[in-house]
Amino acid sequence: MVSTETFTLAPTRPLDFDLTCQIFSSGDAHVRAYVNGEFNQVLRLEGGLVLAQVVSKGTVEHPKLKITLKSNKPITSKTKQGAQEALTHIFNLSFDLEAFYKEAENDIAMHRIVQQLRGFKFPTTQTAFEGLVDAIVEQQISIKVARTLEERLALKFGDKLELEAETYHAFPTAKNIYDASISDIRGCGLSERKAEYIYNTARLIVEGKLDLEGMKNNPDADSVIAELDELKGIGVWTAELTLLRGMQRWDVLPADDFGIRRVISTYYCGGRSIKATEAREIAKGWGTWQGLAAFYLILAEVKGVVV
DNA sequence: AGCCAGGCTCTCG
DNA sequence: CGAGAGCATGGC
Repeated sequence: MVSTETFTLAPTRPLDFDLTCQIFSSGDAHVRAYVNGEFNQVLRLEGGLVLAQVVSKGTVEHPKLKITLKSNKPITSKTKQGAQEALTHIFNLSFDLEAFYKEAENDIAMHRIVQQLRGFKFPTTQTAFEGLVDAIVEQQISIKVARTLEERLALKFGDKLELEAETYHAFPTAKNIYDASISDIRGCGLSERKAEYIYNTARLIVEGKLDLEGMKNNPDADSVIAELDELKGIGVWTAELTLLRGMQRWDVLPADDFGIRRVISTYYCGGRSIKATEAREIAKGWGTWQGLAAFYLILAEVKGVVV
């Protein structure tokens, strides 16, 4: 028996939901996907697992999202509220882009780009742990390969939600990983090293020695980065990506990132190869939204935006 | 077919 | 210290 609950969210404007969901467009439908304007993902809430389906019913300037929750248990008002909070977090719905856009007015290239990508919000992972695991998986290999591996982790270790003859998978919790083994992770196609890093991080969390979620509340990004950098397998790049995507810290710029340096150069330095210090210098013009701005550049390149 | 992708650690000189 | 090897997979 499937119980269903439907409601509407009114995000802070502007929001281009379609642009925001681009990165999920080739995702596995049983993990997380954006197909025909509909976003699907299992949420882990206090009341258990719930499938959330999100469709845009508004416009960029008057955004409105229609949410459908499905579960094989009754959906309580508490579950509904939890889903609302989770989706607000994932899509940064209460974040106001206008302050960033105002800052961008001082930067000719960025100003042109934000005008053409108006309403784009880079999605956040539901948990900081997911953000960290993703970042470790993405070390060195291409995004495409990384996505495949991440989906395999979810399919193999994530808790299942059986609905209407389909099986959906939540992203694994630290406990899910801890209950598995390094060789199980290795079996998803990750290197022995990365499997170790992920397993050991999960173990620290389960043992209460690492409070990733708590780090979200630390206003000092640099100290969080330094703390994560201490962990084996996690360098500055991995830490920065974790903050940016897993902790809603859009001020963080992964200046060592090859792709980010390349795209900064494309729009600011005529394509010649630049160093991290140079990238940081250019990024100063983006205020406290340096990481978000970098994602705008990446999307701009994909979309072929010319400045 | 090989090279390389949103790195990191370990080893060696 | 700095440089270099090795790692996993899949797309080009």
